[in-house]
Amino acid sequence: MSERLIQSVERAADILELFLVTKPELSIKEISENLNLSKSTVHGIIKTLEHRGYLQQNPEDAKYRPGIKLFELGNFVGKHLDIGKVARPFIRELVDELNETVHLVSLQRDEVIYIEKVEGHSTLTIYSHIGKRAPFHSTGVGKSILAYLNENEANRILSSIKLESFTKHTMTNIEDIKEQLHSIREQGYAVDDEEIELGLKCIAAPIFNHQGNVIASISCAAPKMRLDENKLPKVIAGIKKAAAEISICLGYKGKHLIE
Amino acid sequence: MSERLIQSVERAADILELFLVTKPELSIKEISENLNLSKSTVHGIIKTLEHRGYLQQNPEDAKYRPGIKLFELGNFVGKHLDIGKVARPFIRELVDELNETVHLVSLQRDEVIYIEKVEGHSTLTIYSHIGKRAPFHSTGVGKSILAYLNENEANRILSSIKLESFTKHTMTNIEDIKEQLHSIREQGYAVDDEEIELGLKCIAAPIFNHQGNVIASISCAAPKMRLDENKLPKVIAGIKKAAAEISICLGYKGKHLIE
DNA sequence: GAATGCCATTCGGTAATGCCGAATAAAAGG
DNA sequence: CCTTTTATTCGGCATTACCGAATGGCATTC
Repeated sequence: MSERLIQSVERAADILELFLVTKPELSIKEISENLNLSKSTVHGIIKTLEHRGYLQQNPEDAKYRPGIKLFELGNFVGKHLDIGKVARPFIRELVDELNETVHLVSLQRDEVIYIEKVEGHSTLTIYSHIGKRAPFHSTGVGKSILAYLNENEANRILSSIKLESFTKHTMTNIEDIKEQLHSIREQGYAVDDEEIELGLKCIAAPIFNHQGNVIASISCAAPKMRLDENKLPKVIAGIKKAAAEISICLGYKGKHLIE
Repeated sequence: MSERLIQSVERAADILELFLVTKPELSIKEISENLNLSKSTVHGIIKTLEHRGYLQQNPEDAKYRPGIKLFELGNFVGKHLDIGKVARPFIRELVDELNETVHLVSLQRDEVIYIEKVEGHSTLTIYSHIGKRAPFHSTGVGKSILAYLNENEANRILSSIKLESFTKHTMTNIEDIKEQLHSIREQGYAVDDEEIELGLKCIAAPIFNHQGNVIASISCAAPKMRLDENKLPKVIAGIKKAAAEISICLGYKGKHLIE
């Protein structure tokens, strides 16, 4: 593990990512204080990033914000995400069938990222998540992925994350979560029952690649009261079927398929 | 103009942007040859970018591709683009009314970038453009923006770009284009009549900010044959009206408004 | 299965470069 | 108009990132 990383490139990344966790607009002073760097160092990096379109300065208050080049690159990435291309038609079909919002997430470097969201016609517009991280322990997609990782991986991730509590239903005990992963594997789907937002219930199922590794997940998100004994079975069946079909499209030949 | 830019940050940007103009997956050798850098230099920067999620290595062939962190940042930018937030509802409404695809582009640092696209129900899905650059001389949005820039700016841009020919209808003579900009200003909208793609016709109108500067444009894109003497006037009126409404929302108080 | 070629990766020395602290300029606020 | 705040520039030094060469790993060929 040599890892000869380039300091100034890392610092540029630090600056860009600082916007994600603080505010969409920051001054040089704020950045240098947050990152413990001198103003002149930050200034040099920022001017380089600005010159290239990765940041832009607001002429009103001289503050900086992420720039259009990131938009360009981000959309390029989105367009070339294999999982997105494959899953899109299945998701569309599922939304038409269930008339509820369906999310697609992808497992990327120990993080679950929202890749796509298609809204059902009858839903309220939920705050859009695309590009954001989903917590592992409090979402259907997160749990369905955890459940199908190999146990070492899952344990490593579970012990590395903070089990933040979002509602009174969020599971924050690591042993409880591990136990639930068993039943997820038995059922073939995961449930989030108001664990991240009160009133919101999600049903999620894992997606596997050709090597049989879980790499993504889709979920149906709806107001809890709308998932009654009539609709819930349809949602579960629909999500499981779509996830299996997407997996097969990716070359999966394993046994977690719909019977 | 001192411009003390950080070399390694610029090189990192060079690498990321190389994917946009070549292929979605490149080897270290290809990158170092393209950028005239030693393999070890490229390797150092790439490993840093990979470590931060800006690139990811394909285990199959050891090549690299843009990573998920760019997706995250790009979506963050998209969400905070003021023009997008303001224009979205007007665009939705316009699509419902016309049932044709509507694009929103934004002028950013001498480039016209596709920000949003809403498809009409009856259209074929055109290849998606979000995040990409639109040529100034061969699109309705590009010409409508050029027409309302101040003349120095417009001339500077026109003489700096390559007037690439996409179809037999593409205008490649700079004087012809300048002349057309006059009539665009008189009419209040721009037309692209198969100038970038055969069979495709677009009607575009400019969007102004509170200072009266053109900063964006919306267009309706449809198969040429569908824009007949019946529909064309509706499209023109609709695009002009929506562009004016969006401008007003942005604080515009000027005279390019619909009567 | 040895040998060859190709390419990613590592290493070591060195010159350039990016970093910091201080000075300056510019802008905002009172 | 003066004060305060923050962006920007400058100069010198130590660090760092760059390069060329060597190594390692993988696959293809004979």
